[in-house]
Amino acid sequence: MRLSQLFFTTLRDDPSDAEMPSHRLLTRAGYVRQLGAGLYSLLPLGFRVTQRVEQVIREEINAIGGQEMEMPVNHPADLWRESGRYDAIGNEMVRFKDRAGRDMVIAMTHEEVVADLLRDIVKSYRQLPLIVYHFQTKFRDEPRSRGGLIRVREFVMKDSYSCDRDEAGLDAAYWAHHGAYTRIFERLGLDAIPVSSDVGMMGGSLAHEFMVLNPYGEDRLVLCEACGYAANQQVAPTTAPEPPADDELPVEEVATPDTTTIDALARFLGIDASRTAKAAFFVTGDGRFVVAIVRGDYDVNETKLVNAIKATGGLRPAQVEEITARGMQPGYGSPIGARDAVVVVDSLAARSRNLVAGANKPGVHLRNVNVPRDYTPDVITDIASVREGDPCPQCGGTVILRNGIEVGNIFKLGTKYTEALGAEYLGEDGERHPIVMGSYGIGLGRNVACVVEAHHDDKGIAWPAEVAPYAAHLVALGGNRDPHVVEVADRLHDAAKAAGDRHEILYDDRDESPGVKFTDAELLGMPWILTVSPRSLAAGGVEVTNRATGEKQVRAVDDVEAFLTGRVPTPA
RNA sequence: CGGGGCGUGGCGCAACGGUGGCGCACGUGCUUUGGGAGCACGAGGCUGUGGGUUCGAAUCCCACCGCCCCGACCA
Repeated sequence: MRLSQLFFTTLRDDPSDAEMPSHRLLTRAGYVRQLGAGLYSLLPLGFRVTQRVEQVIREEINAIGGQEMEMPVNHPADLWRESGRYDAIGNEMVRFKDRAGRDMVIAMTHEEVVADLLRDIVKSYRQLPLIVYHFQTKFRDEPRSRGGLIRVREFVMKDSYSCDRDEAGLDAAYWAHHGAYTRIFERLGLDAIPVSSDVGMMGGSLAHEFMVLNPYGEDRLVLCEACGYAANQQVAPTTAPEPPADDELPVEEVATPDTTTIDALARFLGIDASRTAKAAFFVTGDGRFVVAIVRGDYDVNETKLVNAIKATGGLRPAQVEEITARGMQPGYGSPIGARDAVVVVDSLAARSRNLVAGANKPGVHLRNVNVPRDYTPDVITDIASVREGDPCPQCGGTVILRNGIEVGNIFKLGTKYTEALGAEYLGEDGERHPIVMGSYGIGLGRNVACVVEAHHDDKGIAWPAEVAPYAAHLVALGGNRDPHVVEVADRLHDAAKAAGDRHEILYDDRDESPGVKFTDAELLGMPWILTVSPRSLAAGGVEVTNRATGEKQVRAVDDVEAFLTGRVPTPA
């Protein structure tokens, strides 16, 4: 591809609204352009990278038996009513009516369509197992997109679906995907860590997210360097040391003016935060009022809380009036004297003796509050978030917390969708059984951005060869003084092109100064930069630079051509 | 949806009550050609939209729209 013809432009200055390196560089180098919040155009270079990523995924999913297909973006709403998600999902799903007035949705994912196809097509156990997948546009009207391509509203996702006779089949398909994902991310040059994760609104029994560590990541990960334990903080169990088994002392009021936070309270009383009980107030999507109690040195983990009380529709923070209406006082709250509230107490807080808790009166706390002597929990379970430095739940070592970006996920769905839609098969036993499903996603654009996050320097991008949009970047200098330069450059460009799409190179044939050409080559990030000039020819051929390492050497034109056409693996 | 910030040629910025400028990019010509070259000439803007204050608004006020960041949310 001749650079003089390519639909792109590079920018000298960083776009003012880009913070992440991937966003900055992909925009500056002419790979993407933003259309609106969470909406990006892929320019030809960006599209080629995405196709490379797509091809890696395709090869690995095919290798575990996946069959590629394509399902629609727009669905009849009735299908989503059958699964119950039409009402369960909030306004991140776009709904509209078609010209006939039929309710429609823009798909966020495709479990319903797959289940609908299964009930139509699969009749017998002989037709299972199956893995089907597609690359398809999703639209999710995120309340807030961010980080360039990291969190967008419209994106292409590889979503695959395993369809099995039973739990054992699902287990095999699940771990087959786990292996395929491991190979995919390795080929993309990403250090992705599988972490156990919440199943969220997908439902199901087991889920992993593949995470790459990144300071801009939206997820908090609990990691143990000693044993390799890795989990999303949303689900990582807390394992604090057992609190002392002190005798229960009598409750007493203590005046604590202006201590509406745990910090202020602990400082005022001169005690450690672990000697206090923290109350948080929520309302569930199904209208229940919840008081959550954790020890003062921990935070409430909303995911665990949602799961503990099966809060359909999630949680929102309670308003002040909702709290006081139930006999509690924000800032000085506890379940003592609470009415019409579901009381959920963290197991560690429940085991800790003689905590300081709110008295539900402004400026007053209670010493020596104990569960269940002083109030009755509805649920006692783990609802606290693991902190950095806590013991590892697996080996007892010390965990660290890091931010991560989710580059892929795998879910055991079970029969949630097939039962709802009646997707059954006739078994060997002559009985009808629901088909057992799994669902597995990888977002393309986010992976492209993560590759840049992992492979760049202060000059620009340095693509791994597997995903580079072009195999090399040919810089021709002094062509107007020396026709031999043009002759050699043209020959290399044509030979690479003739060797096939994977071998094609970018050829900077523009009438630009050497500085501009080198700077752009480093910004664009092809794995090899080939310089042809009177000087390089005098030195014996073509200067070959490894973009990632900066190593340079001059190679004979024939050697370079052998590399570009795939006859030898590397130019060096 | 709450909090904060910002909307001025393609990009980055200035002008902060008195007829909108700079750098880069862009076009033409000449010179230049191994690290974002030089000179000359030139093109490009209802200052996001609407209202208000004022003799006069890019500038002050109000509303709306858009974008970014933090939080809420996140299959």
